[in-house]
Amino acid sequence: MLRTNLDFLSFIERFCREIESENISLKSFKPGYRLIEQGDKISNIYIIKEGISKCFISEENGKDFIIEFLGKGEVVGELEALKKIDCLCNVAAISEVTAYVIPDHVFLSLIQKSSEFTTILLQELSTRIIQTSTRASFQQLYTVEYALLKLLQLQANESISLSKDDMAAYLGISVRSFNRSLKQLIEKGNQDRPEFKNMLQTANIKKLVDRLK
Amino acid sequence: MLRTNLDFLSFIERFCREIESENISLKSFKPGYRLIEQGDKISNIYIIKEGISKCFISEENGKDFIIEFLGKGEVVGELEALKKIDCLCNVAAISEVTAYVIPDHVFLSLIQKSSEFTTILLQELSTRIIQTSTRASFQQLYTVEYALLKLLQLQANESISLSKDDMAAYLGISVRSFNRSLKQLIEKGNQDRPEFKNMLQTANIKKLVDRLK
DNA sequence: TTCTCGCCGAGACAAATGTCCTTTTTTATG
DNA sequence: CATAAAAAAGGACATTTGTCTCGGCGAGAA
Repeated sequence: MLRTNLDFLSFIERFCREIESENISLKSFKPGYRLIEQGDKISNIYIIKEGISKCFISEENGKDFIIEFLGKGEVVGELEALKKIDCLCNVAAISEVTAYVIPDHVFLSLIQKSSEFTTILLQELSTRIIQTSTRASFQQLYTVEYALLKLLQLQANESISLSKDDMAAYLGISVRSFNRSLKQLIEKGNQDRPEFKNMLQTANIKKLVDRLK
Repeated sequence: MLRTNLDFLSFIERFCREIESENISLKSFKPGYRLIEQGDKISNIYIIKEGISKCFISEENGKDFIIEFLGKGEVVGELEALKKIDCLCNVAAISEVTAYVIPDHVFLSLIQKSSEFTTILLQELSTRIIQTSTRASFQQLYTVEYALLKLLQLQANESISLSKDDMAAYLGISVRSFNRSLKQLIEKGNQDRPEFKNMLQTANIKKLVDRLK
């Protein structure tokens, strides 16, 4: 859910040290700032060095769907560079974010020149397909309650905690539904539903739930 | 929705002609046959030469979710080869399917040796991410009715017609809901809802709807 | 022709979800 | 500390969706 790719990051950091010029820069963004706006044309790709951002689609009916949360080493804008298309998602910083800004021609030439880089990129794209497909299936076919439980576990594992709005947008539901499901989950945890109780007893998840009240 | 990739197909056909040996074979599969079973280990990738198949995840609660329909030039098993993992989807032939069967080591060495091939593969993976993400967002945030309408349009464009079961599995809903939504759509088409009427008047879509009664 | 089996569609009901609006809580400010 | 303003939570209702079930219809066998 919070994707990271340390291979990518270390490759790029090495590359930057070697080839100083090449107009690669490191920029910082305040929480909430939109690195990328859906529909824009861009000519850079970004690789996150620090912080967490969210990648989300805004539909015409006014609703947002969060595709993924991006952490260290995740790349953004590469699909647009590869396929020469306008941005299909928004990307916004959640925490303070610093990222390498790389002109797309540098990115594309890296693919040509470095098979190591290409390998890392192929791995990254594969991972995305797997995660996106798996999640789409899970969220379509299971109840919100299960999806929410899974989302809490993921956050506990990654030691992050998202806002309610973001969680609802990730689950593709309204905040109202989110609140309802959360309440039900807590009730079931206090009763003796084994599936729920065990998971909700975990210290990390308890903390998360407490914060949400 | 029905993905195809003619670049991929023509590359592979050329490659087969050049390097006869290499134990690449061409196999045929009857409708319904499962080329790939979720959870299996495989050591081949498949490239579809003819016919249509469906790629779907079977969840533990017994429900299926169709990730995509695959036509000419689509590749299957490449994620498993790239990431050395067990199969994450089932793939089943819908019509009679013929496909090139390529040992994964041949596939992997092609990536090393041919930058043309790698480019095609990068394009393919990018397309998948885009389509999967876009669809997940759309299906989560719009009503089933809209998703169904879109699905009918897609089928009309591609000149294919799917079974009700498959359409429901693609939309991630029960057949009961599918029937209900279809009925409502038809009613709205007969009344004067401009958004629906116009689309449902298209000859191709009419045919599809008629077939579904 | 008639009977049976199996499939498909739809009714009835329960559960889940969204929307709208009121109530409660939090935050900011004098 | 008091009060107003803003944000979050939750109730009520309508709509959507899933499950279970029954009844109709057609294909095939006697």
